Amino acid sequence: MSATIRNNRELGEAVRRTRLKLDMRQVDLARKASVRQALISELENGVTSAKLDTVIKVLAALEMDLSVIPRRKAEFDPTEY
Amino acid sequence: MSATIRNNRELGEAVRRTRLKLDMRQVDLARKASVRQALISELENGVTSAKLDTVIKVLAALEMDLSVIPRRKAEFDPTEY
DNA sequence: ACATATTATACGACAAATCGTATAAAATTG
DNA sequence: CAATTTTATACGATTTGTCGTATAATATGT
Repeated sequence: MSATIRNNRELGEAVRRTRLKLDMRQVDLARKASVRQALISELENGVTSAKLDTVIKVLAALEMDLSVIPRRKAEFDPTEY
Repeated sequence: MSATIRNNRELGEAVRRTRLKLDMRQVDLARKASVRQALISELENGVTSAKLDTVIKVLAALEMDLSVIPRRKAEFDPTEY
């Protein structure tokens, strides 16, 4: 699976979804990525715009990669309305 | 085309490559993304770990998206050695 | 309902990104 | 080569991310 990321909220959703799929708690992910549990919470809730370094560390701990791709039209997202 | 991003340098390379392909100067990209020309320079040279917000803004100005994908093995990169 | 586990929030301290602006350095063009 | 354009670097000021730590709030399980 893959997900396009256009804002902090979308990154948060992807992180949480993947973490839960891996049956991890925030503290597990935090330890694996060498950050605080509080940071994972903030990230998942999109209350911060993390540094690229941090995003990459967290995704790596989830066995995920960041990728740059040609832009595609946004899917319709009912929660935006 | 697409590129996996595992550090600031790789992001910088992708940005510069795409910008040149679009025949833009740093100042053009900067204006379109509402950042300083100096920031584009720093970004492209990987001398900073930009915030996710900033990365997304710059990529959007290049008609590119950020995406989260399942991890793939790293390609062999001779410049790493 | 209660105990426990998990997540969210708070605080000050410190580090780092971004800004505006200016200029140095390098590349391009004529 | 000289003039011009483009990119890289510098500076202080401001904003923001991250830390450690603690605790509040919420969810889970018995």
